[in-house]
Amino acid sequence: MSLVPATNYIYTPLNQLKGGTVVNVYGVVKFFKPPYLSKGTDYCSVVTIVDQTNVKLTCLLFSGNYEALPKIYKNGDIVRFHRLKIQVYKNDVQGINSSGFASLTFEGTLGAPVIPRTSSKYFNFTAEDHKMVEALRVWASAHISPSWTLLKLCDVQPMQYFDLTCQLLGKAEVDGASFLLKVWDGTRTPFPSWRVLMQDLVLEGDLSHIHRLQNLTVDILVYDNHVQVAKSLKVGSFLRIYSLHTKLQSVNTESQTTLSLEFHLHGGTSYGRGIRILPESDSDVEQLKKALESADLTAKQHSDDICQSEPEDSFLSSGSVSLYEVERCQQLSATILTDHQYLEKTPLCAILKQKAPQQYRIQAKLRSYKPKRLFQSVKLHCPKCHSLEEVPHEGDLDRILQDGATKTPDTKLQNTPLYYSKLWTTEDQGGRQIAVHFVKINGILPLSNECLILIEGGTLSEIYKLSDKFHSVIPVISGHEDLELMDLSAPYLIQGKVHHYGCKRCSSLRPIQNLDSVADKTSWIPSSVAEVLGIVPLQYTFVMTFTLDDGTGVLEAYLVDSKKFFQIPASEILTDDDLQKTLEMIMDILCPPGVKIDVYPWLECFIRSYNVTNGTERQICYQISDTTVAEDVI
DNA sequence: GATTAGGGTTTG
Repeated sequence: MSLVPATNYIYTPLNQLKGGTVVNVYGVVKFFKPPYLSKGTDYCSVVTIVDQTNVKLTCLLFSGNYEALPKIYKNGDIVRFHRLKIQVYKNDVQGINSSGFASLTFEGTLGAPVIPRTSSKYFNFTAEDHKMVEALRVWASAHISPSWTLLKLCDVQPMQYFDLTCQLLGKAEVDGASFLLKVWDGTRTPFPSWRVLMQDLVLEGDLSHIHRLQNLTVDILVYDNHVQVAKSLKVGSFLRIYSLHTKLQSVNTESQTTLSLEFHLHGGTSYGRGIRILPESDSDVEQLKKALESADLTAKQHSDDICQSEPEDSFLSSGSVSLYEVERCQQLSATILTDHQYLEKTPLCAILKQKAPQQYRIQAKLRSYKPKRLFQSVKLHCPKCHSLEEVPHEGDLDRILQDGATKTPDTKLQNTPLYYSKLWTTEDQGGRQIAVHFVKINGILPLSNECLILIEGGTLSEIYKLSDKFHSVIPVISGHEDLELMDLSAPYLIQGKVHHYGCKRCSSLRPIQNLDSVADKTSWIPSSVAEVLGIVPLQYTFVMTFTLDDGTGVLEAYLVDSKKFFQIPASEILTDDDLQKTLEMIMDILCPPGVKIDVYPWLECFIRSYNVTNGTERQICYQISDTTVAEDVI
């Protein structure tokens, strides 16, 4: 119950803020730095909020009193700020606490009880506030994607930043710049935690309890500014550690590869790095306690026999681990398998040691890829002889067509039962002759949008104009007895902007008159046209090299894909700006520029290994297949 | 009473 006279607070929507005013606002927390000691005299907390107007506001909150800063525990919490000053910084508005600043914080979960967290003794809280919180919860549930940064230890991957809710079991000062925290959350990491060398270190905490819990505990090193905070923490307390970094350590011995996970809380406060004590009443802490109770029991059940064989010194070596335990890591993946889901995941370090041919399911990040320029990644692939050819550039194509067009159209070959012919003579180009043969359907000329034309002597730009109007265009020349296809350096069929090419090595050309045997003469399916003309069609294919990294090893794999992986037809991408933008967007998601690999998404891929002999050198190559970019990425 | 920081990962 409020003990102050009811004040009618007015809350300003975040899209209506003006510099130089003092306002009251509500918002959903999008980002925050838990309170930390600034370089001045105060604690500082930076909080970015958003409301139903979808406008964000970053607030700088200072106070000499830690407790006076908002009690934000995770993104998605809802805050109410009173007497927030709005000022302009770098052409944008920002909030800063002004005299009399006060805050309330609420859980953001739909349906959770609406209980304000605050250090204020007296505060106004009405039915209207209740409604504001619930409205923001509803809005956030529909408009803000849930954050994936809160992870259990069992779901942690190597090379990752995440927030950990845990209980502090032990602590020890390492040196001035780093401090060790031993924590647990009741689950087991996919790789055993590293063990920070403990000789000469004084550990505060129940050592026998820590030993008993074995691999349920992890070692975290915190650095620089976090050391002071860590020192002050009480063993047994419940913590949330923000933006904790994992790193996989791989040690190769003769018999096996031993992997362990390092946990670092780096110095600084970027990305909200920090530690916060959670109250026992917090719903996440209540859940954690339950997990600890049940985990404690299972750990004790088989700890006695293990404990006796364990060295009793304070240095606990990390145990060896089944490489297949990578499988236990589960996270949303930017690519998914279209087949072979039964396969277990294999770490790259294991694949790199094995002979080919094999097939694997892997989970890795795309460290880099080649080529960077899109047009360089599209090639023509022959499914029969597997040769790869470059797609002719426009300039080359123009020359190829001109070279082929030196023959004068032979009038004897015009106007046959298959086609109706028309001849043009240019006036200003030395009397160059162009013959267009309109292919009939059942002896009748079809509409232009269904009509296949054969063209002799046309330039590339003329062909472009005609292919815009007619269904299909085939460049031809006059042969001895019949019209003939040009050299297969030129496309055998042009439809719209797509040029269809045939394999020079595998095709054996047949007479043009065979076009009469194409069953469907209104859609002129390229494969049908190719078949009757004796052409083995080349497929437009993305050919890229992916450098994959899963923290255990780095592997180069080829991607040879015509449509399945990107779900973009390689045949159309060279002439379609929108498709090019889509592909660039996908690549920027798979391999984001300008950020560290830790925040790259994981890719799940199916890869095959195979042997390649090059002269005397034998090499194992890897190729990605049966994999596609996940729907939410596209 | 001003300052702090002004989100955008360490290199242990």
